[in-house]
Amino acid sequence: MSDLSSTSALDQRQKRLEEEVSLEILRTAAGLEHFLAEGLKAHGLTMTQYNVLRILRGAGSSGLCRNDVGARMIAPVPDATRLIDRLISAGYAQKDTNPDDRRYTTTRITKEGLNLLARLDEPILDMHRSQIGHLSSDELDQLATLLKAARNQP
Amino acid sequence: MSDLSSTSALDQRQKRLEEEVSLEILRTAAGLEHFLAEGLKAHGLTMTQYNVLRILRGAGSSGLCRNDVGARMIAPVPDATRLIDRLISAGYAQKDTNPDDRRYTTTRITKEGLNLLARLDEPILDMHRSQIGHLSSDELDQLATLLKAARNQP
DNA sequence: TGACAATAGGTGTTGCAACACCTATTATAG
DNA sequence: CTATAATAGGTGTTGCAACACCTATTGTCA
Repeated sequence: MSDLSSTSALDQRQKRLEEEVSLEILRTAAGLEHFLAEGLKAHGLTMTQYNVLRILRGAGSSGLCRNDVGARMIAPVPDATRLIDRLISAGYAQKDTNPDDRRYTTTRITKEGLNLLARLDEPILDMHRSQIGHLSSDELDQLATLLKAARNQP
Repeated sequence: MSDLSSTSALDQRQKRLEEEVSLEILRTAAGLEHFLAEGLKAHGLTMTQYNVLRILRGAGSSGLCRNDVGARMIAPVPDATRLIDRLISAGYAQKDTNPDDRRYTTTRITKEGLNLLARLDEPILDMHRSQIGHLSSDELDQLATLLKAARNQP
């Protein structure tokens, strides 16, 4: 029986390393998320809501249809409808049915939403800094590169 | 006004790098989590439940009290009670009140739970491999080191 | 044109997680 | 020994997310 079909000791070691790195990624992200969520809570926003607002701000005045919002999220969100509805209730977004194709509903960020994001920009940067600001520029660069490579599966 | 009180261009650039890395971490973790959750769902487990079972297996026959389980999780879980109760309902764990101090409830993994984990061990390793197995050993080592450094705040 | 596929959005239900609060048991101080 | 603090666990409620399914609108092809 060759090592192609069995699981060699070397391969086992490699697998454990892969698992360890996966767990490191999950742990680090969990810490970040917890910390950021805590900071956003003071402004009545969840991480998901904040990300949607960032996406809407990025989309500008032309807005986005709901599924496009879901597709651009960090984690694809199946239920963009009610997620956005909550932002609308809070006054941070608005929706309009597209008159050319009435299936589409364009969602835009409101002035209030923009104001809120503007107030949050610096605090958010400070939060990131407080979490990973002790890493050097080189380390940050390496980390970004490696993580991009990790997500870029062949 | 000195650069100590204002925000210099260089510092702004550094802050954006920090934010980018944070987002990379969150994105990568979200992808991993989504993929792992998908695989675990076939066995009726959530990521959180799987992690609890791993922790209980690691604790061995002496078991752990509920708050200790919560403390060892990737993300601290405030509601360990009902989380563990679900595992007990599924037959993967059991709880016993400690006779010496009746405030404590020791939770242990059952034979069924161990069997389930044993069945999952290889598939889980394969899942990790399919996600980040294209990275070299060196890259994995660097990633693990950098992530540990990231979480190790001064 | 008229049936039907395709696409975007909405809704009903369920389960889990977070928060706050409550109960039970033990330790401690007077 | 009793009152009180401290600790572990449990519970009630709320909100969000996931899944499946449904509706409305448009495109396509006989």
